[in-house]
Amino acid sequence: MPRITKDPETRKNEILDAAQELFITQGFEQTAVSDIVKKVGVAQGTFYYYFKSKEEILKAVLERLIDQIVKSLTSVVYDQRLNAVQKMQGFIDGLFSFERGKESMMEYVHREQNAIVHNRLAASLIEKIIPLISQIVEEGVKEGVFDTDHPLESAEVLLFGVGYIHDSVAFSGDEEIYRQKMLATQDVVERVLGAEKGSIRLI
Amino acid sequence: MPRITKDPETRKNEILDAAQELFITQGFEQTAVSDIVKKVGVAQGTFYYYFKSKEEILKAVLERLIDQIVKSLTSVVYDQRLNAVQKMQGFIDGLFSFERGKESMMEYVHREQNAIVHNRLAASLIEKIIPLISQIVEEGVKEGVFDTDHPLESAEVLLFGVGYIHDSVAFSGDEEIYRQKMLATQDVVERVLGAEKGSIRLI
Amino acid sequence: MPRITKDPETRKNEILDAAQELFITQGFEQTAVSDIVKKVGVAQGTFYYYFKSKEEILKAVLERLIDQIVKSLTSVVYDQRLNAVQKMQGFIDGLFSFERGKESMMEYVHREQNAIVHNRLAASLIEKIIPLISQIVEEGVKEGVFDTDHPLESAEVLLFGVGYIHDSVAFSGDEEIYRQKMLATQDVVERVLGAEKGSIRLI
Amino acid sequence: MPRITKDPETRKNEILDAAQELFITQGFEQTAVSDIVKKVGVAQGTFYYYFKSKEEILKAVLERLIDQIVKSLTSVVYDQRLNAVQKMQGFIDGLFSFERGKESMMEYVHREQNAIVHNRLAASLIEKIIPLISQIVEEGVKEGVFDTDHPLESAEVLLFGVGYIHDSVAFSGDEEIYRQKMLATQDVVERVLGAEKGSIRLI
DNA sequence: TATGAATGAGTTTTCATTCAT
DNA sequence: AATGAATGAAAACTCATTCAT
Repeated sequence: MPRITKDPETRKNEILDAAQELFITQGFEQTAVSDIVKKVGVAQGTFYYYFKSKEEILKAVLERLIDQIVKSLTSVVYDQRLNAVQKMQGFIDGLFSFERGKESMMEYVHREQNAIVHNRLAASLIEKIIPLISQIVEEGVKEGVFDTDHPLESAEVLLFGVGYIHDSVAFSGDEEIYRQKMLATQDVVERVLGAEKGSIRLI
Repeated sequence: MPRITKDPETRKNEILDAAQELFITQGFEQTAVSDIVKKVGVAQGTFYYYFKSKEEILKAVLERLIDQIVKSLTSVVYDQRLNAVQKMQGFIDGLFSFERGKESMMEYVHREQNAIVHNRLAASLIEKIIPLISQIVEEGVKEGVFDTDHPLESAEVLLFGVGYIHDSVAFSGDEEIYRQKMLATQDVVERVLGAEKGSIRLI
Repeated sequence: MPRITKDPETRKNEILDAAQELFITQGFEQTAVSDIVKKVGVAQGTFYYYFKSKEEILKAVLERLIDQIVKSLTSVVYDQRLNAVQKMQGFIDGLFSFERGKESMMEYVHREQNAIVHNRLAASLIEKIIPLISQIVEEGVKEGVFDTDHPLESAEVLLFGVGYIHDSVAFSGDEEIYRQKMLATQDVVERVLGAEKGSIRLI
Repeated sequence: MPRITKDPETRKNEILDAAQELFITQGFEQTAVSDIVKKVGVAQGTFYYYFKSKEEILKAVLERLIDQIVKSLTSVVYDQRLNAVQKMQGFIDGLFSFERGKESMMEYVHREQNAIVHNRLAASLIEKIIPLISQIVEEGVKEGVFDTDHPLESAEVLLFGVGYIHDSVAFSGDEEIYRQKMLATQDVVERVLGAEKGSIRLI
């Protein structure tokens, strides 16, 4: 095979991209290093030139993913032009639009949570997102559009509960069912946040 | 090694117990069949005398788990002496007391959800618990103690959202933090269900 | 399972029958002892009560098979009422009608022949049949209906060559093709034996 | 163990050679992949770097074998300088000199024939050789040196019948017996082909 | 930088055989 | 005579990782 030299950063990202896609679609254990290099079109050794181990590329993929999500969500949280309700909507939208990313995130969280080795990575993932949601909730409380004494727990329930509902319905393909679910979810979100009925629109 | 013969049912359960513990603590992929038999103290072949494959014992473990949980929870749902609020409390208690079982259940659900192969098992798992919760909610609505137009989605949010909160705090060991979390959770649950403030006690 | 006691000879034959059928349809290596006992409906241990090993039951099956075939063919060879042509016809018929038996015989011959371990069994198999054919040929020569200086080699060519043709066509299901092949074979047999054209009828 | 890197083609052939030798001497089932790699002196993984499975190397071995035999025999068939008698002699010589190859070929044919799964490989093997012989026979008929209405069946009888005789005697080590057998075989071949007595010499 | 042949420990699974009852 | 639970060696195969080029 011809030896194709590329800018190291570019090459590294190609590998990361391939790995991420495979980790998400097949799972980490089910993805062999050979799958990754085949997808990129490089030799087995090239992988190990860029990453010390398979474990390490998992970390790298996760970090990149968290960064993307957190960056995007953070921009919503600190957008001065939005009020809390709009932020919450934007946040949930962002979470959902990060579809594949989000799903994998949750996946990894659970996978690691399960391990005996207390996994710092997983924790950091949630630790970074929950506070962002929590902050929006607090803001909303100050603005008087939300009403709750437990912003943190509300955030947790929303992230996991709403996340699940979305997942369970996103792939069904039935547009009408999706609408209904989202409307029901709106109602639940409003209740959890103590927001006025009809104030939050997910659709 | 000396040959120790046991009642097949007993032996099978020993193996199931060992497998369940290992699957939960280490994960399914990380658990080798050799780990299981070592834990039980039998030969490799003995495993395959009782189970056709590693995949099959996973199914068996899951089924046993589901059965236990569903059985216990079903008894609550159909207990004539309880009203909907009491049932909901009992249900959540039951879910929480099934600590390890529940955690693993969620774990597997997510693991499978992730897989491209649409996993029947995972579906059946949730499919069995969500309706039970949903039914309690509907009952509560009829009794006038709950108020929601979306019993199903409420059930979903509660199962996953509240489940996560509990998980995240159950192992911390700090009793006070646990109390606080549970109180906050009570509030969230009441809101989702449209129940009167203070009507549900998780602690 | 209820314990069913039978006449040892009967039981042993049941096991032999099952083994023979499986060896023929699946091959020796591909047949597990557990397959055999399952087919008979007895316990694993019962097998080893009657046979020391899997190798031993192979020998037993072969011996029984050889006996059957040789006995049947021998009766043809020593039938005073038949001339050599009739015997040869009867012989080939017998060989063919022992379809499954014959096939397996050939199979085992080849399998063993292949092994480094000089296999007495295989040899004895052929050693018993070739002389019978050879004897018919010699008889025919004396009677003046066959004409060859090499009865032994004729026998060998017939056993293997004609055997193959028959095999190759017996399972095709096409009756017409089968007829044509048999007619062609008749011709070849006559030539090998130096018999008069049209004297041998395989059909 | 020191790591010895070789030209892939060379390595692959080393493995094929070892496998072929073992398959022929011990049989396919009796040969473990570990036997092959031990013989070559490489690691277990190296085997799987070159071949997807044990089944696949069997195919590769067979193909190589068929190719060798067919190529060599084909060159005889299309040699313009030879007449049909010479071709037939050359053909049988070639078949016999391919001793080990031929034996294994026959072996595999039978092994597969036995299997329930109708084996394409086995078929293709015979399918490639029978027509070559058949063609020589037809040529001989046209040339007037052979005389038969059944070239195909003659070819079949010769391939299997004569093949067997040769096998049975080739390893005996007794030169005189071998001579006698070959002379007898000559006679049989001439009869099957309807060739003039003494026209074919195998020795 | 990049290659890809080579490694070898580890995995799941099979199965002939044993043995206490 | 018969059972069937239990054994353990061996098989095929995987894959993260290494290393000479």
